[in-house]
Amino acid sequence: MRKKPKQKRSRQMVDALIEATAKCVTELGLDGITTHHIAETAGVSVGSLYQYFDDKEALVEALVDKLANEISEALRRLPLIEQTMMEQAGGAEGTAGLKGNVNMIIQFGFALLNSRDGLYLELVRNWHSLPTDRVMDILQQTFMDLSRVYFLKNYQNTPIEDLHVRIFIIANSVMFTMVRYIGQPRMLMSQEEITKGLTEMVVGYLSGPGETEY
Amino acid sequence: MRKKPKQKRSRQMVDALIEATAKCVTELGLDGITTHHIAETAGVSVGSLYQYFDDKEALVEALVDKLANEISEALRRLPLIEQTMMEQAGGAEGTAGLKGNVNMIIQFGFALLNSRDGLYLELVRNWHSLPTDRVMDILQQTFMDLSRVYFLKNYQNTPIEDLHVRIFIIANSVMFTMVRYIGQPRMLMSQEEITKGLTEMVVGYLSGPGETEY
DNA sequence: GATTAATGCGAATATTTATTCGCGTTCAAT
DNA sequence: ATTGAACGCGAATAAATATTCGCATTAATC
Repeated sequence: MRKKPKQKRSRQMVDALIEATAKCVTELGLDGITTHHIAETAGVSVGSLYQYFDDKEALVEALVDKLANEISEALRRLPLIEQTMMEQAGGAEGTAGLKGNVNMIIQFGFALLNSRDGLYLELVRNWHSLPTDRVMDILQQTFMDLSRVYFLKNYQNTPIEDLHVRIFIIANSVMFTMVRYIGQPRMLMSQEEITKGLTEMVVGYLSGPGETEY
Repeated sequence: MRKKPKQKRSRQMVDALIEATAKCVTELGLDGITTHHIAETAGVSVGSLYQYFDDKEALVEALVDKLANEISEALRRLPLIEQTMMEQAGGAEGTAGLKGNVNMIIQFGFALLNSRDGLYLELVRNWHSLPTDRVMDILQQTFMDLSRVYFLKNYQNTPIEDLHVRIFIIANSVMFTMVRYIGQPRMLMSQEEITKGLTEMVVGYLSGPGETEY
């Protein structure tokens, strides 16, 4: 950021600019935004924009950062349970609680991607030209922690060695399958089917053998 | 295409332009290509370019089309086996052949994404601004046919009802996990680990119960 | 209320880039 | 060889857009 806003009105303007960026991204696509559009939408002039942001990219970065924080918080608010259903329902396999958690996270993901007029959708689509690392780190770290706690509390047959690999695969599989599904116009499958399928795949993969021999 | 090339030299030029497009995409990224760059790389003038292509987009479309055909052919050449190992090795589960096939396809995918200086990688990254449907259809159709034949020959416990959903999920999961892995600079995981993990996940999902009750 | 720093403005600038068009060249058919 | 069609050229055009800078306005400080 070129200069720091010291007065209230400038701080408001910075906020307005970031929100305007969000609006422009949903309306014009990430490639379609222009500094003039953003400034106009925010109700300020282009010149003012450059007083607090080095360039267009910096604006988008600020937006991504803001959204990353929001997602991080929302994830923490998810009522995930840290134990299997075994103890309370006596299921044969200790995966009932796991399945519930996975399902909940996937539905959370769908809700997110469908919210804000497709803002998240557009940003994930363009992940390769954005500072995605931070966001993916947040997601993967969240899932890592959750999985670790989960598998510790319910000591599985074997503690999974390659958990980070599994989390990487799962996080990307789920996220991009959802994005591809939503972005696909022809509705040959329902969102419920996809959710169910993803859940089954993920739970199966996470419950699988810790070390597969080839 | 604005005009059809009727003489040999113009047909050669069209080819050269498409190849030049490929080269520019790898060198400058899909967003970085310009008509001038492409023309220069192809050794022709910008004017000539517009005699056979309506615009820049048409050039990229032609490239994608060409690559789609190449992939389609290469896929057909893959030595996939259409039966389990049961009959010959007497395995407990009839998934040994399946695992081999899945593994082969995933390695094929990695080879593809690593080939041509990342051309495919760049194109998949930008799938949202490309005519991706045709390519994805080819992939999914191939997998559909393969799976159907496979599961028919080795009549599983239940014929899988929601096969198209599973194929959709698997195709996108595998493809984008690979792309994300390759595009990620920090090498915390080996390509073998990813391949192994993806294979395990896919085989597990495909071998799972046909209808999961909730 | 005077002074200074912070803020805000937007026309002007500079650059990039897609696309066109008139003219010269090459090819193919007779 | 002649003629017409196909081809190829690239300077010129037009439009979009990121970024700057000198000046006007507002807030904070004394």
